Amino acid sequence: MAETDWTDRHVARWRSHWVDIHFDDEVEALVTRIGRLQRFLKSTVQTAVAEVGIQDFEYETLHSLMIRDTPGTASPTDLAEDLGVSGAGMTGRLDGLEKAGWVQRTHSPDDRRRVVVEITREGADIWRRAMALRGAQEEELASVLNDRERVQLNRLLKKLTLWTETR
Amino acid sequence: MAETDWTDRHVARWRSHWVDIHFDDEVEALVTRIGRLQRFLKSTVQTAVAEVGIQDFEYETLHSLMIRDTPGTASPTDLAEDLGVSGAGMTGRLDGLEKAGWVQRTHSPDDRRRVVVEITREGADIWRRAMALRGAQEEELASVLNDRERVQLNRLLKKLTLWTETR
DNA sequence: CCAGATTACTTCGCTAGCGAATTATTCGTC
DNA sequence: GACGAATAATTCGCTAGCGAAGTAATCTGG
Repeated sequence: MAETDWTDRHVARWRSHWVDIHFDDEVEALVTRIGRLQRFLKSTVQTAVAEVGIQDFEYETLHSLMIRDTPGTASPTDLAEDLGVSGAGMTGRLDGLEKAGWVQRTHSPDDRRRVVVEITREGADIWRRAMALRGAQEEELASVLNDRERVQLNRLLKKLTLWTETR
Repeated sequence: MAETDWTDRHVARWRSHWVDIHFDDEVEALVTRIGRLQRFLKSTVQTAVAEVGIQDFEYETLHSLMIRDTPGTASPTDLAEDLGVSGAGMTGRLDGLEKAGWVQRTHSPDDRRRVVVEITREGADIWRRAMALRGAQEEELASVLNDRERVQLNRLLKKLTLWTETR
Protein backbone atom coordinates (compact mmCIF):
# COMPACT_ATOMS: atom_id res chain seq x y z
CA MET A 1 0.00 0.00 0.00
CA ALA A 2 2.05 2.88 -1.30
CA GLU A 3 -0.54 5.56 -0.65
CA THR A 4 -0.50 7.31 2.71
CA ASP A 5 -3.56 8.34 4.69
CA TRP A 6 -3.87 11.24 7.13
CA THR A 7 -2.82 8.96 9.97
CA ASP A 8 0.39 7.85 8.22
CA ARG A 9 1.40 11.48 7.83
CA HIS A 10 0.41 12.21 11.42
CA VAL A 11 2.61 9.40 12.74
CA ALA A 12 5.48 10.34 10.40
CA ARG A 13 5.43 13.94 11.61
CA TRP A 14 5.61 12.66 15.12
CA ARG A 15 8.57 10.43 14.30
CA SER A 16 10.56 13.26 12.75
CA HIS A 17 9.94 15.85 15.44
CA TRP A 18 9.59 14.05 18.71
CA VAL A 19 11.76 10.98 18.52
CA ASP A 20 12.74 11.29 22.17
CA ILE A 21 9.27 10.59 23.56
CA HIS A 22 8.07 7.01 24.01
CA PHE A 23 5.46 6.35 21.41
CA ASP A 24 4.16 3.21 19.69
CA ASP A 25 3.44 3.94 16.04
CA GLU A 26 0.98 1.12 15.58
CA VAL A 27 -1.02 1.99 18.68
CA GLU A 28 -1.22 5.68 17.82
CA ALA A 29 -2.24 4.78 14.29
CA LEU A 30 -4.97 2.43 15.52
CA VAL A 31 -6.45 4.98 17.86
CA THR A 32 -6.24 7.76 15.31
CA ARG A 33 -7.86 5.74 12.55
CA ILE A 34 -10.71 4.60 14.77
CA GLY A 35 -11.35 8.21 15.74
CA ARG A 36 -11.29 9.44 12.17
CA LEU A 37 -13.55 6.64 10.95
CA GLN A 38 -16.05 7.40 13.65
CA ARG A 39 -15.99 11.08 12.67
CA PHE A 40 -16.64 10.12 9.07
CA LEU A 41 -19.46 7.74 10.00
CA LYS A 42 -21.11 10.33 12.18
CA SER A 43 -21.10 12.90 9.43
CA THR A 44 -22.52 10.51 6.83
CA VAL A 45 -25.28 9.41 9.20
CA GLN A 46 -26.05 13.06 9.82
CA THR A 47 -26.48 13.94 6.17
CA ALA A 48 -28.26 10.65 5.35
CA VAL A 49 -30.93 10.84 8.03
CA ALA A 50 -31.38 14.58 7.47
CA GLU A 51 -33.07 13.63 4.20
CA VAL A 52 -36.08 12.27 6.07
CA GLY A 53 -36.12 15.27 8.43
CA ILE A 54 -34.51 13.76 11.49
CA GLN A 55 -31.27 14.33 13.39
CA ASP A 56 -28.60 11.75 14.11
CA PHE A 57 -29.25 11.55 17.85
CA GLU A 58 -32.98 11.22 17.22
CA TYR A 59 -32.35 8.43 14.76
CA GLU A 60 -30.02 6.72 17.23
CA THR A 61 -32.60 6.87 19.98
CA LEU A 62 -35.33 5.38 17.79
CA HIS A 63 -32.84 2.75 16.60
CA SER A 64 -32.00 1.77 20.15
CA LEU A 65 -35.71 1.51 20.89
CA MET A 66 -36.28 -0.88 18.00
CA ILE A 67 -33.18 -3.07 18.36
CA ARG A 68 -33.91 -4.76 21.66
CA ASP A 69 -35.61 -7.75 23.14
CA THR A 70 -38.84 -5.79 23.48
CA PRO A 71 -38.86 -3.94 20.16
CA GLY A 72 -40.34 -0.46 20.30
CA THR A 73 -40.54 -0.15 24.06
CA ALA A 74 -38.01 0.56 26.83
CA SER A 75 -37.32 2.61 29.93
CA PRO A 76 -35.42 5.91 29.72
CA THR A 77 -32.63 4.41 31.85
CA ASP A 78 -32.17 1.44 29.50
CA LEU A 79 -31.96 3.75 26.52
CA ALA A 80 -29.52 6.08 28.26
CA GLU A 81 -27.22 3.20 29.14
CA ASP A 82 -27.25 1.67 25.68
CA LEU A 83 -26.63 5.01 24.01
CA GLY A 84 -24.04 6.22 26.50
CA VAL A 85 -25.82 9.42 27.44
CA SER A 86 -26.78 10.69 30.88
CA GLY A 87 -30.24 10.38 32.35
CA ALA A 88 -30.70 14.11 31.99
CA GLY A 89 -29.66 13.93 28.37
CA MET A 90 -32.14 11.16 27.72
CA THR A 91 -34.98 13.17 29.26
CA GLY A 92 -34.11 15.92 26.81
CA ARG A 93 -34.04 13.58 23.84
CA LEU A 94 -37.36 12.02 24.78
CA ASP A 95 -38.92 15.48 25.21
CA GLY A 96 -38.01 16.23 21.62
CA LEU A 97 -39.09 12.86 20.26
CA GLU A 98 -42.37 13.01 22.11
CA LYS A 99 -43.10 16.54 20.88
CA ALA A 100 -42.40 15.38 17.32
CA GLY A 101 -44.86 12.52 17.85
CA TRP A 102 -42.34 9.72 17.35
CA VAL A 103 -42.53 8.23 20.85
CA GLN A 104 -44.93 8.43 23.77
CA ARG A 105 -44.28 8.15 27.49
CA THR A 106 -46.58 6.51 30.00
CA HIS A 107 -46.11 5.66 33.67
CA SER A 108 -45.73 1.99 34.44
CA PRO A 109 -48.89 0.87 36.31
CA ASP A 110 -47.09 -1.48 38.73
CA ASP A 111 -44.26 0.93 39.61
CA ARG A 112 -45.19 4.53 39.16
CA ARG A 113 -41.55 5.70 39.30
CA ARG A 114 -40.94 3.93 36.02
CA VAL A 115 -41.65 5.44 32.64
CA VAL A 116 -42.41 3.31 29.60
CA VAL A 117 -41.25 4.77 26.32
CA GLU A 118 -43.04 3.45 23.25
CA ILE A 119 -42.43 4.20 19.61
CA THR A 120 -45.41 5.42 17.60
CA ARG A 121 -46.45 4.39 14.12
CA GLU A 122 -44.92 7.61 12.72
CA GLY A 123 -41.75 7.06 14.70
CA ALA A 124 -41.31 3.56 13.34
CA ASP A 125 -41.95 4.78 9.80
CA ILE A 126 -39.40 7.56 9.88
CA TRP A 127 -36.88 5.28 11.56
CA ARG A 128 -37.22 2.73 8.75
CA ARG A 129 -36.69 5.33 6.08
CA ALA A 130 -33.70 6.86 7.89
CA MET A 131 -32.21 3.43 8.43
CA ALA A 132 -32.34 2.55 4.75
CA LEU A 133 -30.38 5.69 3.86
CA ARG A 134 -27.90 5.22 6.65
CA GLY A 135 -27.39 1.57 5.75
CA ALA A 136 -26.66 2.44 2.14
CA GLN A 137 -23.92 4.84 3.24
CA GLU A 138 -22.31 2.25 5.47
CA GLU A 139 -22.38 -0.47 2.88
CA GLU A 140 -20.70 1.89 0.47
CA LEU A 141 -17.88 2.32 2.95
CA ALA A 142 -17.70 -1.40 3.74
CA SER A 143 -17.59 -2.25 0.04
CA VAL A 144 -13.94 -1.23 0.14
CA LEU A 145 -13.36 -4.55 1.92
CA ASN A 146 -14.17 -7.99 0.57
CA ASP A 147 -16.07 -10.54 2.62
CA ARG A 148 -12.97 -12.16 4.07
CA GLU A 149 -11.56 -8.81 5.13
CA ARG A 150 -14.82 -7.75 6.78
CA VAL A 151 -14.85 -10.90 8.86
CA GLN A 152 -11.18 -10.48 9.72
CA LEU A 153 -11.66 -6.84 10.72
CA ASN A 154 -14.63 -7.74 12.89
CA ARG A 155 -12.63 -10.49 14.54
CA LEU A 156 -9.87 -8.04 15.51
CA LEU A 157 -12.24 -5.30 16.60
CA LYS A 158 -14.18 -7.80 18.71
CA LYS A 159 -11.01 -8.71 20.59
CA LEU A 160 -10.78 -5.07 21.61
CA THR A 161 -14.46 -4.53 22.42
CA LEU A 162 -14.62 -7.73 24.46
CA TRP A 163 -11.77 -6.45 26.58
CA THR A 164 -13.36 -3.02 27.06
CA GLU A 165 -16.64 -4.60 28.11
CA THR A 166 -15.29 -7.08 30.63
CA ARG A 167 -12.42 -5.34 32.37
CA MET B 1 -14.33 -17.06 19.95
CA ALA B 2 -17.21 -18.40 22.00
CA GLU B 3 -17.76 -15.24 24.04
CA THR B 4 -20.15 -12.63 22.71
CA ASP B 5 -19.70 -8.88 22.94
CA TRP B 6 -22.38 -6.22 23.06
CA THR B 7 -22.35 -5.96 19.30
CA ASP B 8 -22.93 -9.70 18.78
CA ARG B 9 -25.99 -9.49 20.97
CA HIS B 10 -27.14 -6.34 19.19
CA VAL B 11 -26.90 -8.04 15.79
CA ALA B 12 -28.54 -11.21 17.08
CA ARG B 13 -31.49 -9.26 18.46
CA TRP B 14 -31.88 -7.66 15.08
CA ARG B 15 -31.81 -11.02 13.35
CA SER B 16 -34.50 -12.49 15.54
CA HIS B 17 -36.89 -9.54 15.45
CA TRP B 18 -36.48 -7.85 12.08
CA VAL B 19 -35.52 -10.57 9.63
CA ASP B 20 -37.58 -8.93 6.87
CA ILE B 21 -35.44 -5.79 6.61
CA HIS B 22 -32.31 -5.79 4.47
CA PHE B 23 -29.36 -5.73 6.78
CA ASP B 24 -25.74 -6.85 6.48
CA ASP B 25 -24.60 -8.36 9.78
CA GLU B 26 -20.91 -7.79 9.19
CA VAL B 27 -21.35 -4.16 8.19
CA GLU B 28 -23.60 -3.33 11.12
CA ALA B 29 -21.14 -5.08 13.44
CA LEU B 30 -18.19 -3.11 12.03
CA VAL B 31 -19.91 0.22 12.41
CA THR B 32 -21.19 -0.60 15.88
CA ARG B 33 -17.82 -1.81 17.15
CA ILE B 34 -16.00 1.24 15.81
CA GLY B 35 -18.51 3.47 17.56
CA ARG B 36 -18.23 1.62 20.83
CA LEU B 37 -14.44 1.57 20.74
CA GLN B 38 -14.36 5.31 20.11
CA ARG B 39 -16.72 5.83 23.04
CA PHE B 40 -14.43 3.79 25.24
CA LEU B 41 -11.30 5.60 24.07
CA LYS B 42 -12.91 8.97 24.65
CA SER B 43 -13.85 8.11 28.20
CA THR B 44 -10.39 6.75 29.05
CA VAL B 45 -8.70 9.84 27.60
CA GLN B 46 -11.07 11.95 29.66
CA THR B 47 -10.22 10.30 32.94
CA ALA B 48 -6.50 10.02 32.11
CA VAL B 49 -5.89 13.64 31.21
CA ALA B 50 -8.12 14.85 34.05
CA GLU B 51 -5.32 13.71 36.37
CA VAL B 52 -3.14 16.57 35.21
CA GLY B 53 -6.03 19.05 35.39
CA ILE B 54 -6.96 19.29 31.74
CA GLN B 55 -9.98 18.34 29.64
CA ASP B 56 -9.99 16.03 26.63
CA PHE B 57 -10.68 18.75 24.06
CA GLU B 58 -7.96 20.92 25.56
CA TYR B 59 -5.52 18.04 25.39
CA GLU B 60 -6.52 17.34 21.79
CA THR B 61 -5.97 20.92 20.79
CA LEU B 62 -2.51 21.06 22.35
CA HIS B 63 -1.75 17.68 20.77
CA SER B 64 -2.71 18.93 17.33
CA LEU B 65 -0.51 21.98 17.92
CA MET B 66 2.51 19.83 18.69
CA ILE B 67 2.08 17.12 16.05
CA ARG B 68 2.65 19.13 12.91
CA ASP B 69 5.37 20.29 10.59
CA THR B 70 5.79 23.44 12.64
CA PRO B 71 5.57 22.02 16.16
CA GLY B 72 3.95 24.31 18.69
CA THR B 73 2.58 26.86 16.28
CA ALA B 74 -0.40 26.98 13.88
CA SER B 75 -3.32 29.07 12.70
CA PRO B 76 -6.81 28.64 14.21
CA THR B 77 -8.10 27.48 10.83
CA ASP B 78 -5.47 24.74 10.52
CA LEU B 79 -6.28 23.50 14.00
CA ALA B 80 -10.02 23.59 13.36
CA GLU B 81 -9.64 21.54 10.19
CA ASP B 82 -7.37 18.92 11.73
CA LEU B 83 -9.60 18.54 14.75
CA GLY B 84 -12.88 18.60 12.87
CA VAL B 85 -14.43 21.48 14.77
CA SER B 86 -15.91 24.68 13.40
CA GLY B 87 -14.04 27.97 13.32
CA ALA B 88 -16.34 29.30 16.00
CA GLY B 89 -15.64 26.28 18.14
CA MET B 90 -11.91 26.76 17.74
CA THR B 91 -12.16 30.39 18.83
CA GLY B 92 -13.86 29.15 21.97
CA ARG B 93 -11.22 26.50 22.63
CA LEU B 94 -8.39 28.98 22.13
CA ASP B 95 -10.07 31.48 24.46
CA GLY B 96 -9.96 28.87 27.19
CA LEU B 97 -6.43 27.70 26.46
CA GLU B 98 -5.16 31.27 26.35
CA LYS B 99 -6.86 32.16 29.62
CA ALA B 100 -5.26 29.10 31.21
CA GLY B 101 -1.87 30.26 29.92
CA TRP B 102 -1.24 27.23 27.71
CA VAL B 103 -1.20 29.04 24.37
CA GLN B 104 -0.85 32.63 23.22
CA ARG B 105 -2.29 34.36 20.18
CA THR B 106 -0.53 37.05 18.17
CA HIS B 107 -1.43 38.71 14.88
CA SER B 108 0.78 37.73 11.98
CA PRO B 109 2.90 40.80 11.05
CA ASP B 110 2.70 40.26 7.29
CA ASP B 111 -1.04 39.53 7.15
CA ARG B 112 -2.93 41.04 10.02
CA ARG B 113 -6.02 38.93 9.38
CA ARG B 114 -4.05 35.88 10.37
CA VAL B 115 -3.63 34.76 13.95
CA VAL B 116 -0.61 32.76 15.07
CA VAL B 117 -1.29 30.36 17.92
CA GLU B 118 1.77 29.33 19.89
CA ILE B 119 2.06 26.88 22.74
CA THR B 120 3.64 28.18 25.92
CA ARG B 121 6.19 26.44 28.14
CA GLU B 122 3.39 25.54 30.60
CA GLY B 123 1.22 24.31 27.75
CA ALA B 124 3.92 22.01 26.44
CA ASP B 125 4.61 20.69 29.95
CA ILE B 126 1.01 19.81 30.72
CA TRP B 127 0.57 18.28 27.26
CA ARG B 128 3.56 15.97 27.83
CA ARG B 129 2.23 14.77 31.16
CA ALA B 130 -1.29 14.26 29.79
CA MET B 131 0.11 12.41 26.81
CA ALA B 132 2.01 9.94 28.93
CA LEU B 133 -1.14 9.01 30.83
CA ARG B 134 -3.26 8.80 27.71
CA GLY B 135 -0.65 6.68 25.96
CA ALA B 136 -0.51 4.22 28.83
CA GLN B 137 -4.28 3.70 28.59
CA GLU B 138 -4.14 3.10 24.88
CA GLU B 139 -1.28 0.65 25.10
CA GLU B 140 -3.20 -1.28 27.70
CA LEU B 141 -6.06 -1.64 25.25
CA ALA B 142 -3.76 -2.48 22.34
CA SER B 143 -1.98 -5.13 24.41
CA VAL B 144 -4.98 -7.35 23.76
CA LEU B 145 -3.54 -7.75 20.26
CA ASN B 146 -0.13 -9.12 19.37
CA ASP B 147 2.20 -7.30 16.96
CA ARG B 148 0.98 -9.15 13.90
CA GLU B 149 -2.64 -8.45 14.75
CA ARG B 150 -1.97 -4.75 15.28
CA VAL B 151 -0.39 -4.45 11.87
CA GLN B 152 -3.21 -6.41 10.31
CA LEU B 153 -5.86 -4.29 11.98
CA ASN B 154 -4.13 -1.10 10.87
CA ARG B 155 -3.94 -2.41 7.33
CA LEU B 156 -7.70 -3.01 7.22
CA LEU B 157 -8.57 0.27 8.92
CA LYS B 158 -6.32 2.14 6.53
CA LYS B 159 -8.22 0.72 3.57
CA LEU B 160 -11.30 2.37 5.01
CA THR B 161 -9.72 5.70 6.00
CA LEU B 162 -8.00 6.03 2.62
CA TRP B 163 -11.37 5.70 0.94
CA THR B 164 -13.03 8.24 3.23
CA GLU B 165 -10.24 10.72 2.62
CA THR B 166 -10.16 10.49 -1.16
CA ARG B 167 -13.73 10.02 -2.28
C1' DC C 1 -5.80 53.38 -7.23
C1' DC C 2 -10.03 52.12 -5.53
C1' DA C 3 -14.49 49.20 -5.35
C1' DG C 4 -15.94 44.77 -4.82
C1' DA C 5 -14.70 40.08 -3.76
C1' DT C 6 -12.25 37.12 -0.78
C1' DT C 7 -10.09 35.54 3.38
C1' DA C 8 -9.40 34.92 8.51
C1' DC C 9 -11.16 35.17 12.52
C1' DT C 10 -14.70 36.51 16.10
C1' DT C 11 -19.33 37.41 17.94
C1' DC C 12 -24.03 36.03 18.58
C1' DG C 13 -27.98 33.21 19.34
C1' DC C 14 -29.08 28.75 20.01
C1' DT C 15 -28.93 23.52 21.05
C1' DA C 16 -27.43 19.02 23.03
C1' DG C 17 -25.67 17.22 26.87
C1' DC C 18 -23.55 16.98 31.56
C1' DG C 19 -23.54 16.62 36.80
C1' DA C 20 -25.90 17.86 40.87
C1' DA C 21 -30.03 18.66 43.18
C1' DT C 22 -34.98 17.59 43.40
C1' DT C 23 -39.35 15.02 43.30
C1' DA C 24 -41.92 11.00 43.60
C1' DT C 25 -42.32 6.30 44.51
C1' DT C 26 -41.04 1.81 46.40
C1' DC C 27 -38.26 -1.28 49.31
C1' DG C 28 -36.47 -2.98 53.71
C1' DT C 29 -36.09 -3.42 58.46
C1' DC C 30 -36.98 -2.91 63.24
C1' DG D 1 -46.82 -0.11 59.74
C1' DA D 2 -43.58 3.69 59.73
C1' DC D 3 -39.29 5.74 58.76
C1' DG D 4 -34.98 5.84 56.36
C1' DA D 5 -32.57 4.13 52.24
C1' DA D 6 -32.74 3.21 47.53
C1' DT D 7 -34.47 3.87 42.85
C1' DA D 8 -36.37 6.35 38.53
C1' DA D 9 -36.96 10.16 36.30
C1' DT D 10 -36.93 15.22 35.83
C1' DT D 11 -35.40 20.04 36.60
C1' DC D 12 -31.68 23.33 36.89
C1' DG D 13 -27.49 25.77 35.93
C1' DC D 14 -23.87 25.51 33.05
C1' DT D 15 -20.52 24.37 29.04
C1' DA D 16 -18.86 23.06 24.34
C1' DG D 17 -19.94 23.58 19.92
C1' DC D 18 -22.61 24.85 15.72
C1' DG D 19 -24.09 27.95 11.74
C1' DA D 20 -24.85 32.52 10.37
C1' DA D 21 -23.74 37.16 10.61
C1' DG D 22 -20.27 40.56 11.49
C1' DT D 23 -15.57 42.78 11.39
C1' DA D 24 -11.26 43.68 9.63
C1' DA D 25 -7.56 43.07 6.41
C1' DT D 26 -5.95 41.81 1.86
C1' DC D 27 -6.31 40.81 -3.00
C1' DT D 28 -7.79 41.83 -7.81
C1' DG D 29 -9.44 43.76 -12.10
C1' DG D 30 -10.76 47.78 -14.52
